[in-house]
Amino acid sequence: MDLREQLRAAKLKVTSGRLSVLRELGRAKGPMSHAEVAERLEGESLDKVTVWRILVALTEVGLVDRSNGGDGTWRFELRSGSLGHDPHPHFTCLVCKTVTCLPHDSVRIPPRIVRGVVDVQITGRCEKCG
Amino acid sequence: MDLREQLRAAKLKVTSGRLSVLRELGRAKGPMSHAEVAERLEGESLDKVTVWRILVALTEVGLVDRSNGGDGTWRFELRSGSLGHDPHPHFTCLVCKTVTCLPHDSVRIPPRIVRGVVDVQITGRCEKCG
DNA sequence: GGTGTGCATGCAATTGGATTGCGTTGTTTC
DNA sequence: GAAACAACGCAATCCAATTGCATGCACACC
Ligand SMILES: [Mn+2]
Ligand SMILES: [Mn+2]
Ligand SMILES: [Zn+2]
Ligand SMILES: [Zn+2]
Repeated sequence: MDLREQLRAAKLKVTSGRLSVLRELGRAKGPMSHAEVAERLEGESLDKVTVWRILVALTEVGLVDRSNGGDGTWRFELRSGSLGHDPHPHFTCLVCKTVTCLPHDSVRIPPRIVRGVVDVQITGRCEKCG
Repeated sequence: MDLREQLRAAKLKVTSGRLSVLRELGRAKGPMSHAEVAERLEGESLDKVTVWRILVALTEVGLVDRSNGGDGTWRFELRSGSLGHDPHPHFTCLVCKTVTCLPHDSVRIPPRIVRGVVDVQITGRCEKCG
């Protein structure tokens, strides 16, 4: 299923802006902040606010995952589909600000304690900044 | 060790503002946002910005833990000492915004993957909001 | 118990990410 | 093609977090 079909399946209109954002997220190896996405799309005469609204809209229909790193900014990444990943934990280094995707089963949470987990976010220092 | 001694041991001057903030955090059952702390201290003619700087100062010397809930605001709670707790994971319900402290060992992270963990933050839906 | 030094505070102003309002543009449906 | 309505551009706003600076207070030293 290509990007246009995914948008149509989500009942979102197919626009050049949405396709650009989806393509950009597809290239990323980890979650991107709104600022990062907007910066890479500077050449496309796409307003920053529009990029934000696109990211929110894609999140609401489930095409994108939004997570909150320890630094207080939202980060977005493609979900499911050919290019995307399924939800998984993230690790943010407080020193170098690097965000790392962790394997889905790298964090174990006893189901008795928490139900309906949406996001797992770990902060600390990476090996380089140890 | 009472609050004054803890401040002195941390090489911070003992002020009425810092004592108030520490006392307020001691009463809390979970991490409090800056806004919550400031609101409860309204009667004490203590400036909001000062409350913020106190929270940051206490965090820097290790008397307080600062964590970032899934909603993008910082939350603070007493660390160690008689009234405080040791660092532990937190669960934030995205619907009712409730923050729950989890037992220290409720989340297991294989040490090979991540070093120097500072904070573990889980977001989702609590049992009530299931 | 006074006094000086430097940290702490109050207040005003600023930052920066997130959010909204509204008129215009563009996509989809018929 | 035209009508209906979602998406967009642009300006403005919100609010937690942050900073600057003049004043006030804690505490070490006398
Ligand atoms: Mn990821
Ligand atoms: Mn806690
Ligand atoms: Zn690092
Ligand atoms: Zn809830």
